[in-house]
Amino acid sequence: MWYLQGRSRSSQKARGHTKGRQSTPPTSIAWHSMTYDHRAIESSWQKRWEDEGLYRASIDWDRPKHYALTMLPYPSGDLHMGHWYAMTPSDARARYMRMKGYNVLFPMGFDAFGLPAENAAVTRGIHPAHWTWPNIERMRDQMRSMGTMFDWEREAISCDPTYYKWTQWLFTQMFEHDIAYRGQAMVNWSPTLQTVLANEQVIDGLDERTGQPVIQQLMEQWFFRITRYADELLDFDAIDWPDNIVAQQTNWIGRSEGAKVEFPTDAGPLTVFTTRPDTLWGATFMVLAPEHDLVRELTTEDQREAVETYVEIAGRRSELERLEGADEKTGVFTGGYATNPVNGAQVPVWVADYVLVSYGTGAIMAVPAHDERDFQFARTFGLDITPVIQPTGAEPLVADEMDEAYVGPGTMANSGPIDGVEVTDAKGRANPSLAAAIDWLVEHDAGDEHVNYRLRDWLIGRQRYWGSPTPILHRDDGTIEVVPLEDLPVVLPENVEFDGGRSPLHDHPDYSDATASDGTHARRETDTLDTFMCSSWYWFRYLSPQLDGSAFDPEEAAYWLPVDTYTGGAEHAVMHLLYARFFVKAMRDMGVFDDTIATMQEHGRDPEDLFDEPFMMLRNQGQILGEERTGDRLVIDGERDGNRIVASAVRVDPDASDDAGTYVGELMRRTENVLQVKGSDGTLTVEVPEGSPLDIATIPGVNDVNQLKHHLEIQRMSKSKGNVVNPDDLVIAHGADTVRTYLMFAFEWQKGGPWDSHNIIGSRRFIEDVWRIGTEDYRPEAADDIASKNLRRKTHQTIQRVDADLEVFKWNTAVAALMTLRNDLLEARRTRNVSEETWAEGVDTLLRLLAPIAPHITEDLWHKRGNPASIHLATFPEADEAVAREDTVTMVVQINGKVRDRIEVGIDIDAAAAEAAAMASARVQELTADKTVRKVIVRPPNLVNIVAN
RNA sequence: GCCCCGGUGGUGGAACGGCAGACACGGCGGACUCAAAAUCCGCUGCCCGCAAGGGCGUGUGGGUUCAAAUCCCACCCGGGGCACCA
Repeated sequence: MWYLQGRSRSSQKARGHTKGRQSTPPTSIAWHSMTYDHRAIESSWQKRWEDEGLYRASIDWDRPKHYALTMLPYPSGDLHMGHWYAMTPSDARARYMRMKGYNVLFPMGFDAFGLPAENAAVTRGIHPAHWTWPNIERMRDQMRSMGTMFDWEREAISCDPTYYKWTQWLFTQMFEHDIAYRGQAMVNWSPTLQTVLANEQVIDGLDERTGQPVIQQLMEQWFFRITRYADELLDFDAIDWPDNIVAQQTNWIGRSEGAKVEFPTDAGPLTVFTTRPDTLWGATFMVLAPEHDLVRELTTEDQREAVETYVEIAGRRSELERLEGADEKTGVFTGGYATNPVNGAQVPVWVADYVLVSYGTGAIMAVPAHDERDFQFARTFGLDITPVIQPTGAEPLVADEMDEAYVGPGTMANSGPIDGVEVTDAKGRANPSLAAAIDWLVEHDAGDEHVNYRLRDWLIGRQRYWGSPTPILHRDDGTIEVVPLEDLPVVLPENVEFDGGRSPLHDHPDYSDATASDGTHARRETDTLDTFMCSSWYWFRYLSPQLDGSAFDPEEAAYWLPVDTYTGGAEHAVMHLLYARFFVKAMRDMGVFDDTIATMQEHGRDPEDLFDEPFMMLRNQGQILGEERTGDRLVIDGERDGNRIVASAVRVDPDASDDAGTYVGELMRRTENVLQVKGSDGTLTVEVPEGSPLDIATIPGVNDVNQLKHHLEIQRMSKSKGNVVNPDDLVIAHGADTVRTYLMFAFEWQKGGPWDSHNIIGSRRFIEDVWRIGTEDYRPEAADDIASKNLRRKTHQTIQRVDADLEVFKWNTAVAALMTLRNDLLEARRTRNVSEETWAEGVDTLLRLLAPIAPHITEDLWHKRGNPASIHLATFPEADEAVAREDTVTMVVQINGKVRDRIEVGIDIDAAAAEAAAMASARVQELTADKTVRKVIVRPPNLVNIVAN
């Protein structure tokens, strides 16, 4: 048996054993003189919760369910701030839902296949499995210190054969339902390494490791027909997702209506897709992508050399690089011509890399008069420009006088049968000129109405080792068959060597030699599956990760599905989230949920619409960035000319005085050898000529400009930048409760921001104050009813605020509200002017409201205050509207929109009384004495605005 | 280049189109202390003013509105994504 499997099984067994063991609760400490010892409290409660199985989630058809999910992490080695930031608020939300009465499932697992493990193999000689599994162990341990309610019995790990058996099975289903197919795609091919490189491994067209050139090359690969679902993927009605994610996916899919038109050439018909068939009469040339099939055949002898050179150079640039440089138009004439089907004109055919082979048909008709890119191209190469839309009520367009393409509305001109038709800004048939053009094309058999999508089919083949094997056999006769379920999983062989070149699966006869179902010899597919495929169904595996007979248990699925809330980074806006949606739709159509639907119906739950989308609600968190850093203090010697210095010498000296050199200041920015230095005289540009002396005292040897540290505003945390903050150190110093509270308090969750290690002290003080409040043996001294009533009101207002904030993931304002209640309770503790019951209600409320955010200290204090059961089984407090209600409110009186007075009024004041009160104000009388009141806007009870002049 | 998001005090941030700056950090002043730390109390957007009060102020410029951080238009700057990082 394969060791990876053994390892994962044994670790699960070990975890199972801890169940049922008796533990001593952390009590029996004297009430007074207790200091807050986060280490003892947190570790003992984590252990007790696990021993008692507090967070085990099991089916209970009598209770409403809530499936909370946070994005599957990659086991990179150490848990970092970003993991805490993603997971602990999600945990708080899951805990909140639990206290609201839901039966909550909140699982965790690992997306364990991927490139970093192979990089470790190549650069450090560690087998990907030997790198990945210990990482998982370490991260799982670190995650436990967060105090989350993950149900570890549900853990799923994508590189475990018990998991990828079902990834493979899903692939076979896709194959059998004609969703998986073989096609051609461009790849980054390294001729040196004889392998395909990931985009991130290619920098400026060179392999980042070897520095050798990388070329773009077509290769036969596996795809999923996600485009078949394009229209359904554009429908977001059933799900509650952020608008920006919906917009990004919609744009990514890029549905556009138009026509396909054929331009005959000597080498055969050239098909283009255009959203503007109405401008066909203005098409003066055509452009093919360098990789287009017809380039070779259309190229004439005298242009052949130029075209081949251009195609070769273009092949070295990635798609992204081509788009980035799209401002400067490059291209070459093939020498060939095509016939414009609407008017029989002969138009030249060019090759240019602003046309992408992957979009549309890889060829365009160019209408320079009405498309900006075509216009620039035409002007660069002196090609004809023919306006066919004349703007209404403006000077008619004249080709030679145009500075830019005209893309607005108007009237068709110079366009034969559709002359005079109106052009609007509408897209598709809603635009009269488009409708007329399409009708004409269809009638004359010159083209078809067509909907094009920017979305391309999902390329799932990877020429790598560390991924799930593709369960496919290539028979010697050239046909293909899938590996049947009883032979799954196709296990990834362990005994492989890495040389940084092509996947070791290629040269592994034990793996690649196989026998087909008819007994003949076959070659096993050596491409592995995209890791996005592993993460496109993992929430189903969480339902029953140990189950061997199917991908998931229909009983579990019928109760828990679909996922109710999904949280994760917005960087996954398009790819992961679109793939996940596609997967569910495909699984639905392949009948994967049939048993689940039947089970649901048995329990009286309506399955309608529950299997169209994976995640009903989605919320994104931002990113935690590295701390701000000051740049090096530089002493520059050299010739100053205005705001520019050519340096003769540069040295780094943190203590240099302002007059230590020609100019002294902080390095703000650096581009190559040009520095921006901010000093007493503003920011100056300093050029450091090659070879001029540069000295950094802290770095021995010969220094160069690349070693200078510039000012950092914000920057991604990464090991290479040296700005990583280790959560473990913070947990040891302050405790998980403080770290959790700080992460939720310090940032707007959706936005994230730069980490600041100093501000954590505020959250630490808050937690310690909670401890002081929770352990206080309160005795009133001067209890008075008004003080008690005020504290009760604040207590109930806090419930309202925290409840509303947690509902919508607004952690920072929830914590702020709790800090305010803390301040009120400390005030009461100092003055001892509230009744014992009021105090107790305030404290118990504070603890329960804080429990989802800081689960350990609240649990400990809850028990200390005499509650036998866990606070995490308690219900969330409910506010009493009548108690929370304010009696009076400060009404603002404005004159011409500026605040001039404030009046305390009853909360129920009506408009007439509010206006009267405002007009009666001495300030208002004084300031309006010499003016005429024109208008009074009254918004009781908050505001009166008097317009006067 | 294209798509999406953001820009508010010294800092993180708060604010149904209706009191800009809640809450917190930092800073300043004070108390306690032999002293320091911790803790506690007060002040803290900027400018003018002894004060009362006034002016200015949410990246920049314009617009809508009785009223704009919030809505609209243009621009500047920063971040995320762009299909083999996950």
